[in-house]
Amino acid sequence: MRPSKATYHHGDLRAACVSAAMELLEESGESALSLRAVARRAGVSPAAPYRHYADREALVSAVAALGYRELAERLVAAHPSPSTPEQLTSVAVAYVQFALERPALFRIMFGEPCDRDNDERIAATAAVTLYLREIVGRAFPEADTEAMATATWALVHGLAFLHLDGKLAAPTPSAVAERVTAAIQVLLRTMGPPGLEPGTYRL
Amino acid sequence: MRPSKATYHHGDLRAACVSAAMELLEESGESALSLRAVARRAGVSPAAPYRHYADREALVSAVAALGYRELAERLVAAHPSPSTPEQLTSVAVAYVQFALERPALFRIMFGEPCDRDNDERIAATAAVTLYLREIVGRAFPEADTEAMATATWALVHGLAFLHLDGKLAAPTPSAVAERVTAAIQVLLRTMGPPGLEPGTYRL
DNA sequence: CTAGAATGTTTACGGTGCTCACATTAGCCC
DNA sequence: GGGCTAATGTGAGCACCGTAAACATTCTAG
Repeated sequence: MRPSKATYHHGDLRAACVSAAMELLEESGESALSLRAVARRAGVSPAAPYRHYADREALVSAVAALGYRELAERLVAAHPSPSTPEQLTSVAVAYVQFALERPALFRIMFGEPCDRDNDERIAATAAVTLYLREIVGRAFPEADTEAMATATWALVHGLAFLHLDGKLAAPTPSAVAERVTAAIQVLLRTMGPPGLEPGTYRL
Repeated sequence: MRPSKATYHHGDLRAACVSAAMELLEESGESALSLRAVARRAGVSPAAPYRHYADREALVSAVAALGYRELAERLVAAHPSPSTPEQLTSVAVAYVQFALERPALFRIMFGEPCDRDNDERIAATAAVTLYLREIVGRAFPEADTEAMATATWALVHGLAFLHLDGKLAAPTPSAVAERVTAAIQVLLRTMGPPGLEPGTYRL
């Protein structure tokens, strides 16, 4: 069903809006993400998106929700089912890399006062949380999963943001990966089951 | 010298702008922080602030810089010269509390693509960095200060942001403090006292 | 005292989010 | 099919925003 251009109705403006918004975001940053620009790119009048999104915030939330899903994909791509500290570490590195490769999107997802009532957004972030807790629990069945997942997420999230803001000098992506790896391993070593040697966790 | 209201010249509009901006930020959030609103609150025409700030971004940077100084004050108030892990922990808790008490300011400081060329901002964040490195170095003289400071900052920063975004349920401030304390102590325990696997602390 | 530098005002332009009345169309029931 | 209703897109318009340029006022140095 190819989109017929010349019709009054768009067909799937709802989806087209988040696509256009995502493109604008990646091309020109958050400041370029205006409802009017989205409408222009979707080839539609400035008021049309309001039929599908209550306001700008709602559209941004939809983009953020898509971002959460793409982040999740990226994490499972790093390792489909991590069950060792090393595998968990590679997932952590992927998290930070995602933030650095798509800074505007990442800021939309985490750096903004978010709409707590957006169902799509709630569901998407809950999925990330659960996934994280699951893999941490699998990697360290005997540890306090809740505490460990929280600490791990916070560490990685903080590294991502500090890098994003240029608070941590990190010339190359591999340097970033090294730093994340080292930090995560230190954290994991403590909280993991006793008796494991440092060498065990090397990547 | 009380401000004479009826004069053509304001007296110290530069400072008045950042005061007004800070007030607006705390009262009504980031969205209310417009140059025009700042001008109104300062009792001045919309274009007046441009005599002191190149653009909105410059004013925001000035507010952020003030935020960094206030954060630093808050940290030294938590402990003037921390030299033990416990004292360092109390500083960490203060960091997160600052973020939760002044969310809009904190987001201005860290959650935005920042003007990397703003001298005031650079200096203020450098001060925070140095302070952090100093107290970490004092608390753990034998550890890799650089690595430890980075990991600690990232952990705390991540906890702050995740709480801010409601990604971590935390009903009361004391619950937040507990969580931060637990996470930090786990991290510090590994990297702290000598006698653990040497050479494994490096980031 | 006076000239020029600083500082504040006015006006104006284009962009933005958002609303409302209106136009067009799709889908459903007969 | 034919027509009715709800869904969807349009257009004009409001209030606000950031910013620039020309102008007015005041401070200050010589």
